[in-house]
Amino acid sequence: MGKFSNKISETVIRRMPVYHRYLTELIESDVERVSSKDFSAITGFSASQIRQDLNNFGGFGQQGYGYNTKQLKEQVDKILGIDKTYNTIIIGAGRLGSALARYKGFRTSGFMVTSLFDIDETIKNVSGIEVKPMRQVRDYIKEEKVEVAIITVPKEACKEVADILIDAGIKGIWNFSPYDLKAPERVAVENIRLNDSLMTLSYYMKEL
Amino acid sequence: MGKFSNKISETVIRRMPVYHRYLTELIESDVERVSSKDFSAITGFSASQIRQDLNNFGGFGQQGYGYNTKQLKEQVDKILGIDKTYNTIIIGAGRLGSALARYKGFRTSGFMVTSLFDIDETIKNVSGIEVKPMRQVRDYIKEEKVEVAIITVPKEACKEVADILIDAGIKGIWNFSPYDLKAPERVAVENIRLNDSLMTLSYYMKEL
DNA sequence: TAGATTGTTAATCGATTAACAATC
DNA sequence: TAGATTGTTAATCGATTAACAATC
Repeated sequence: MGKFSNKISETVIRRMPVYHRYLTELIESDVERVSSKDFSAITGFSASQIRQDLNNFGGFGQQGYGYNTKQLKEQVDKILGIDKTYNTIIIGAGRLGSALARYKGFRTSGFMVTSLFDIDETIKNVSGIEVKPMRQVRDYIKEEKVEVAIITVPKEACKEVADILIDAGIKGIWNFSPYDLKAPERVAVENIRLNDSLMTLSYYMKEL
Repeated sequence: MGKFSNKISETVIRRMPVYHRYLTELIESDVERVSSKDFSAITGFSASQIRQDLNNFGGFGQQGYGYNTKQLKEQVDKILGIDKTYNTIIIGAGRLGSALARYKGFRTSGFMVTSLFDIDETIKNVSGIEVKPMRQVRDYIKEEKVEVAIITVPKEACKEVADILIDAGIKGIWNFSPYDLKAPERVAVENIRLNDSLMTLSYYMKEL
């Protein structure tokens, strides 16, 4: 973590991917430098906040100049750890699982989906991707050094599946089951709660 | 909004679906009442926070007793507006779009997917669901009184599609394109940023 | 009634914004 | 150099926690 290794708050971390996204756009538009003021207009975060966020990780800017977009993006990539590649598997070969298996966008974040697993051994492949039986997942994780698992099983199965994965040594879980998976110490978990998001949408529609 | 109509902060609103979820579980397990202390242990939010959150909307509890789970869930449903039904369409008949079209879980939040649209008119249906041509979306929204649109088109098309939908009178957008859709005054927008979530996962994996 | 637990106010904590000296 | 803009500290704002009187 370099010289600034005090714990960074989650609110700061969740803004980093946004910085990443807009920096990518700026670079694609051949913009070489950006001031916190300009970046504020783009991202919607205050200039002060942007400077403070970035300074949690180091002094990436230059007085009188601003930030070099390419250099800053490299730093953000490094902070987020997406300069690395993660072997990734998907558990649950249902519709969502197979849709995610086919999605190429995750590769830009370094997540390489190498295999799909399902409890139903009669499913041999979905839209061209081989599906392996769940009973092989443990050995596969160990042999192929799989670090990340995407869970798209029904909520009843989520906990059980997660326990198997964690026991097999998985490091990160991206959970789409509508079940609040608690992260044990040595595993990172991101719960995607689509239903919660819909309910929030519903609330704000009422408020219009 | 009844007697408490001061603006509620988003952090409070985003906890409401969690209350909803755990209340549903309690009711399914035939638990009739729950104190803020017990509910704290279940949800992970502090008892104080739970009481304060709920009191933004009214006094739903009873001193010395706690909260009646069924009654409280009814109130939460009403607050979130999921006691109503929303006519919903999906724009983009790709893998994610069709996976979402088939998912039944959204119906419990009141979102009824009635149709799927795509710019590619050669796609007549995906996994049994009819796909309508995009040029018909405007009339369809008006005639069928569609209130919600789920966007699963490539990010380049997102803004253009959203403009058409908003112009046709849509009230809420659930956006899966990796594009930050800004909500105009009269439309509610939820941006689902899957890539951002993956990057956050990547960060926390590094931190283990 | 006595015990339990809410509703609500006050105290604390953390995050955001404002300000400005340092410096490119 | 003069102007611009960062890095960083101080001030403000908002959210969480603690405390307790009200009351079932």
